[in-house]
Amino acid sequence: MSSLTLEEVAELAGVSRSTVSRVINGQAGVRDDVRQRVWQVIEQTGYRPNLAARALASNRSGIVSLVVPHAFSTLFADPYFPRLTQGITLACNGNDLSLTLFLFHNEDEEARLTRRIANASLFDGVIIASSQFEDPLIPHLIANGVPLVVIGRQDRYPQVSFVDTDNLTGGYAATSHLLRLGYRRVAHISGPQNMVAGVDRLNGYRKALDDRGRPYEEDLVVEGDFSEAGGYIAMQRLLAVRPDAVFAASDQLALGAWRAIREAGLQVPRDIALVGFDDLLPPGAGRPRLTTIRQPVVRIGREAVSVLLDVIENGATPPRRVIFDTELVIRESCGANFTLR
Amino acid sequence: MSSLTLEEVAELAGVSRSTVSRVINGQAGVRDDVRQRVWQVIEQTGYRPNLAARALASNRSGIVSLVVPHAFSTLFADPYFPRLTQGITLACNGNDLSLTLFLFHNEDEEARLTRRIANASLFDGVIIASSQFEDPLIPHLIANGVPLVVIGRQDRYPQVSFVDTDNLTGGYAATSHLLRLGYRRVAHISGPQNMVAGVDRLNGYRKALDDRGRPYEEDLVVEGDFSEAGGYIAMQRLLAVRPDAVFAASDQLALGAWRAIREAGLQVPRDIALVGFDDLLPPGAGRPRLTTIRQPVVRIGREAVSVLLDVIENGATPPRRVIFDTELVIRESCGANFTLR
DNA sequence: TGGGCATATGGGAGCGCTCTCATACTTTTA
DNA sequence: TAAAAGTATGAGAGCGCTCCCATATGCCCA
Repeated sequence: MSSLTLEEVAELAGVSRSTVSRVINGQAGVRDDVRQRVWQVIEQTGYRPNLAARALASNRSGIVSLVVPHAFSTLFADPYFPRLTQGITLACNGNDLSLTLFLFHNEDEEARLTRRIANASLFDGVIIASSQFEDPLIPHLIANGVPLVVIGRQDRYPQVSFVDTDNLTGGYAATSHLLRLGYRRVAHISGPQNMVAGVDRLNGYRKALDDRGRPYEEDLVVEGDFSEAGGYIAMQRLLAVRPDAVFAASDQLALGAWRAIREAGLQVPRDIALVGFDDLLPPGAGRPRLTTIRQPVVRIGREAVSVLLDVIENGATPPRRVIFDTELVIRESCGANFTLR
Repeated sequence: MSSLTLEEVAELAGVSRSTVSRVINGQAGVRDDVRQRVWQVIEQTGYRPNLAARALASNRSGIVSLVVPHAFSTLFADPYFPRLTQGITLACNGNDLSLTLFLFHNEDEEARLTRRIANASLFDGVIIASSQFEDPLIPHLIANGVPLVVIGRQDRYPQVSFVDTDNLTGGYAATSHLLRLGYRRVAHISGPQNMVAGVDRLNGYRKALDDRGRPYEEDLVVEGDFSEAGGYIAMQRLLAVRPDAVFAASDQLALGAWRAIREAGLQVPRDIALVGFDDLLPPGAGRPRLTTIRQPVVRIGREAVSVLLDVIENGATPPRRVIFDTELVIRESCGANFTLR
């Protein structure tokens, strides 16, 4: 409770404050016997340094923050954010970092808290968990010189470091797979077009069509919002144009699409083949199982922390860019393996 | 970047450090014109107080932490934690608090980080998001006098404040509902019996049987772990004893049970009626829709923060106890409304 | 008009740490 | 053995804020 100070520990160990400080921070230049004596006192007394004082004196708090821009709805329907958070906390725990979480529930809140976050005095760095094209927080952080990593490619601010999935190649792989299986009318339920992930996956879809000399038909593409509900609505619209296959830009979208398909009295993959994106569904989440594009969400989280650490220690220039490969996971919903079931 | 200090703002406004401090902290005793002049300088310069310095001087950081004990698996399969986190961040945002998140991925990590968390120097208080009977962190925090709120009733440490759902009454309501509908062999897939929520819901089940003079049959109760996979396994075992209704201690358990039922070629509710607990499933998560016991997860999170704030400001004694009511949400999976569908 | 009181403002100390620099002590080398 | 070089330790200043107390100012009423 009434915690000890460095000074008191020093007195108990018969040395000076400076020496204790050196011992605690593992610095060289302390005789071994002294070092041991000091550690002994620290153990015995249960001394813990005051982090606020340390942060003030050293200008380093050991706290990084994770910002989820008004992702209210997305966060809770989708396993993506929890999974990402898992990766991030994993890396933080391993680096003696604490993680503060900012979750915005609406734009007002976001605006109000932006100032607090940009006020870096208590955070060594910030991870922004999203890839909207115009995140209002980014320029603030840049202006304040706050070390920053964004999850998701950033074209708008080229000086920003980011970690991302190769969404374009992923979208390409999903679509190609369906085309290769012989489907003629491959539709796409896209992600929101104000996010890079949404745009890139759509571009992958277009490129796959293009490379096979297939036309891009606007009717076959409907924008969703990455949620189950969004997929349901999008699929209802798509049903009118009778696709024989659908590439949904997230597993949740695929789940919603699936529901719409089922309600229309059709079956996956017999009537309509389905491919998702993320591979974040629990194994028991439906039969036939969903063919999807796997992205390494936990690794992305971990990498974001390690990039942030690098930026904190070595400065923001040049920006670091890390892009992870995706992987096509073939199950039954695309029709390829359906007989195996 | 090279941020201003109070002193510099004071000089610009032609007043003293103390006055600026008073203005920023909204304290009385500053003339209106002075107050305005100071605010003006603050706005113009974009001054933001250094939080580390403030924390050091005032012994208050404005940071509370949320600890999720090695909930690795649970967190990501279940919408419960994200939802709870939503409630907590909502309340934090409204109270100018930051939230640091500790997620343990295994027991080693938990042990290692316990010291850091108990070292309260940078946290004004702690919320523990779980209700294991023996959380090792709790005695540490009590010993260090760290303000603490636990989500979930705590019998073991009666001096601890907590926020909880009335799980017993909820379990009672679920079971009674099934009995009232005339089911003869009502089974229970329980939550883990090292958590209060698991135990209380089971006790509610027992009490409901008891009140109707029905015997408690051990065969009809299988312990799960709140996860979909756990529900699946538990249901496979239950299938052998042929229940005509199942009360699952969480929606995820119910989902898993449902999968097992389906795979056995049986139908809900025709062959087996099903009731869950939480009401955290997205509306589109299956047909017929799941009858369940609703608990106000977001409100629980918000209340936890407000209780914590109370503990921080007014001390830990007497312990605060808040228990929220549950609500039976009748849909189709219990068979009651099935014709309506 | 001046004493007394309330109110407004400023100055100093101190929160517990880090970091630089000076000093004491030890070892090496001519 | 003395000087030079290297190593271990301590003292002091300062990080930017809050909080207490002293002082200055304004106001009321006798």
